[in-house]
Amino acid sequence: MLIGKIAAETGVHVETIRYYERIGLIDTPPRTQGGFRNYNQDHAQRLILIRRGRELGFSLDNIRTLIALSEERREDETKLLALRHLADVQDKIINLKRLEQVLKNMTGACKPGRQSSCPIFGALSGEN
Amino acid sequence: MLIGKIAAETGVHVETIRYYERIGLIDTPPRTQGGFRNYNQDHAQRLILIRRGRELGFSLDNIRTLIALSEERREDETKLLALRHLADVQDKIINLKRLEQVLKNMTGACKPGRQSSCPIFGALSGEN
DNA sequence: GCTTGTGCCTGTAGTGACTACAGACTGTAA
DNA sequence: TTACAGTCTGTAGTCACTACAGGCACAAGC
Repeated sequence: MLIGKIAAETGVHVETIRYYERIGLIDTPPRTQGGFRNYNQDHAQRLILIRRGRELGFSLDNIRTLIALSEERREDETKLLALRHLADVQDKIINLKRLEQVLKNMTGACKPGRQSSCPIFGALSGEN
Repeated sequence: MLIGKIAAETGVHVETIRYYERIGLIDTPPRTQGGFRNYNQDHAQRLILIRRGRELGFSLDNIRTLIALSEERREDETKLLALRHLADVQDKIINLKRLEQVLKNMTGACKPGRQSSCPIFGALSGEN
């Protein structure tokens, strides 16, 4: 199948598929007589794996590792990688929540038109 | 003061300060006879503003806008921008929490060594 | 056979917010 | 005078794409 078809089938954009090929994340497929990339179901499976990995927030580098691990069915290392990623995600959540609170306080105290001045300016320019 | 000093004073890296100058986020400072950038306290204030903005997750483009707004003390628009940013942050938190749950389920069910196979492989390769 | 249209090709450059050099110069202290 | 730290410019790399430009392949309709 041609690149447009596999793109539709896997939900990975045409340009992105070519990009994945360029960085060696997927095998170079054979070509048709006219020089078009000719994919099969294995390629589609691989692309779906990559897409799912991305949806789970793994980097392409981690996905590369996950592919290698899954081919050898090395569950312990796979789990470790996933746990590390989970920890990263939890870290991000904590930081964003902290941020959310600061932004809430700032915007909540900013009442344009009133005499009290908006604390956003202060917060940005370095007041305590 | 030279770039190293203002970097230490504001907590913004030397390379980053030069980058901000290049993209027009801060004014080009005067130079010493030897050609070194020569900053004053106003530059430091501006850099601190930018750093705080970054810590609050604003893009440099938004910070550029915030600077303009704060110079004209336009509180309503400033607040609007901050509120939009807050909404973005809250959106990210929701998505990351969803992700966290998926990763927790996956890693929790993966017990290497046991007979049951690790669901991470399945989740990635597209099983339902 | 010819045109039209869609899809594909390669190669390059742009995104955001830096970071990391190389190779040359300035300034200061021993 | 020599060593060393700090600064300069300019360029390229990071991540994961995305967006072209300019040209070729292929099928349908006339």
